[in-house]
Amino acid sequence: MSAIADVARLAGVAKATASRALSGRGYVSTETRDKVIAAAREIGYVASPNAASLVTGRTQSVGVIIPFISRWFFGEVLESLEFALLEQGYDMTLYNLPPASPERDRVFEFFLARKRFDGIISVGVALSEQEVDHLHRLGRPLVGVGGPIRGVPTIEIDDVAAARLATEHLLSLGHRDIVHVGGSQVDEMDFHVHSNRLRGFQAAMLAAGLSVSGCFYSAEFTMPGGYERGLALLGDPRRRPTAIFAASDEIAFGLILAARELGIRVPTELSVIGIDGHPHAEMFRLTTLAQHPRAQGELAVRTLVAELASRSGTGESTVLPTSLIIRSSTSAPRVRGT
Amino acid sequence: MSAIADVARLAGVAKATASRALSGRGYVSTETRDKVIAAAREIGYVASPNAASLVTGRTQSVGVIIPFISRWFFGEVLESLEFALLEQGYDMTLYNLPPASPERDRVFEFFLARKRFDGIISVGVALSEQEVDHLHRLGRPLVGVGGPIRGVPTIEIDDVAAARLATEHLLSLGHRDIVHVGGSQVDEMDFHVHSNRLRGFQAAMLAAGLSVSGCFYSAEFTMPGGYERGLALLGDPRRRPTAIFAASDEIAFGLILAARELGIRVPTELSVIGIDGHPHAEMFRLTTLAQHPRAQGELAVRTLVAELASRSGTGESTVLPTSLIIRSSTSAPRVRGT
DNA sequence: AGCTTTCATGGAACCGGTTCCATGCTGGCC
DNA sequence: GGCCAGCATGGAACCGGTTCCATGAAAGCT
Repeated sequence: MSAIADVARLAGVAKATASRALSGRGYVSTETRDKVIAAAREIGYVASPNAASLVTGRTQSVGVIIPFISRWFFGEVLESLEFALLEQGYDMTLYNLPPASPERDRVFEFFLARKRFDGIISVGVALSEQEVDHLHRLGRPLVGVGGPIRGVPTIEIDDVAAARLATEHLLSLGHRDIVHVGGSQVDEMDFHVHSNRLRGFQAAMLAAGLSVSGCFYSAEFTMPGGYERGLALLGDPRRRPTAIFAASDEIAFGLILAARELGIRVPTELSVIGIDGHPHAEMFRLTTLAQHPRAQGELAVRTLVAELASRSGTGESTVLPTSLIIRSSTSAPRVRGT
Repeated sequence: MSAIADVARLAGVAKATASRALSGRGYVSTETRDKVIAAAREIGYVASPNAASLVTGRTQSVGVIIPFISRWFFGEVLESLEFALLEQGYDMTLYNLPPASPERDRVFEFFLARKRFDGIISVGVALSEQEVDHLHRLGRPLVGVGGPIRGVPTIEIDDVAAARLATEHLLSLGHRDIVHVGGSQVDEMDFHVHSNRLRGFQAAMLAAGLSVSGCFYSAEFTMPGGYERGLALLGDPRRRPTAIFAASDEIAFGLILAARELGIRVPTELSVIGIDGHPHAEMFRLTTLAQHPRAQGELAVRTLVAELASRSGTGESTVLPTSLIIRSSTSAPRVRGT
């Protein structure tokens, strides 16, 4: 509708002056600035970001790649990213790229290649060297959330340490017969979270002098996934462990429900610990190792904005802390025979 | 990096010809087209959408407003929107606007007002007449999902009918003492889903000659919300109904867990029905009235694309069907005394 | 007083595409 | 053979901003 030329005409100044007045860059007298702003308001002028980005190269828009939207961790990260970006004046364009998505190449080569974004945030999608190079050639900063990407600042938790901590909690309560239920390597998400959590579990067990053979069971990373696995695993009393370390809270919820259904009391007969800090954990009284996805999202935005400002790429990766929240899904194992 | 002028030079043609060859509009000989395409590929040319939209007015990008990301219904709609838009070659820019968000005005007046979107999809956010006018003045088509917006094509289910159907299912099993647990009007989402589902419930009850006074209890629209309400409601055996109609599956899950915890057998002593068709319903064996959020998202995109193509605004609102999925959380009430 | 900064503003080029218009060529038709 | 339609292409204007450069006035310095 109305262009900056109209504003300039109405205010009786040149386009250049109007542009300076509205953007705040360059010299403009207070008087002129007020006149221009008044004129802009009068005709309801809104700047076209397209025209501006054409010449500045800045789009005030960030692309976000994420494999899931409805899983808790990703939903939380997404909400915090959106909020933080909006606050900084950036639009967020979303690409949902499930593992092994056929759209993946198209998104990278077509959608992300266009100069539409000032930067890109990849949540839980590990990028190949080729993809990183591709994006770097565009000169756009890149920030990862959820795991390391070669040469790219990322925000993550230490999955190995978190898993070890969770396992050590069970060990410290006196459990010896512990099982880990986590994601399979086959449908591993990009960032090795599954195998890292498994490694942390094994490290803790081995350090306690325990064997880890036969102590891992895979499950889908959801509540029904944990439930299914729980029914199968806990159904046979002779093979039943005294404690389970679940790779996610949602799996843990499913396990707890399966235990209840089988008449196994938690924590008396079975302790369960998860990783996440899911808001439903309170309701299930689940002991969990909380990570803080919203903090990860906010930090990712801060990191990206800093890269954008400095153009120096000094960005370091950051490992955020986790916190053990003890509720009543874990306790010392029942003494045999009681 | 490389502009269309470079492609044209390399191919030995004019910019205009290169543009026609790459966009497929206007006359170009097959020979020339191949030459241009080869040149473009050689230097890795990717068109700048900014430059193109500056002159065409088309941005190939759609803005989506949504109040929640992590609630099931919204997550599903979002995923289907993203997928369908990508397929049509559109980017999706996301604005997360919780009820009573302080950012709301800013999003409408600043972010959406810029000519950055070809169209806007509003999911579960009812727009005021003023906001609709504001967006219409931009000449951008608008599609709603989840409830009617004046003068705007929307995709929705009939919440009143769905609630009535769910209630009638309980009535047909022989229940007379039925309670509705739903969202409160106070934190009503924009589209009157809460009050519509309550109205449908009341209509069914009244049609069966039953009183509705004292038959409604509010809960947060989440599993813990249903759980809390369930503990309070079912704790007193004398006030306990024989069946509950929950306004969402997540509330229903919470109710079922509360019942289990109180030793109330479902469905023998208590029938529960929900609305949604949540994937976890299978695990809880929940009878539910399924709506199909992905279908709603896909249809919203089809509607928007049609509006975009015709510019005629013929778009009609569509009411999508729901389907009753009977599982084993509902049965005839136990005969008194057994 | 004369010279250099600093401030304020306007004119024009430019970002990278699309599209209008003009031109020239070829071929079908009467 | 002459005319018109259809095809193919190039030149130039244009979309709506930003920014470089030039100009000039006011203020600071010696």
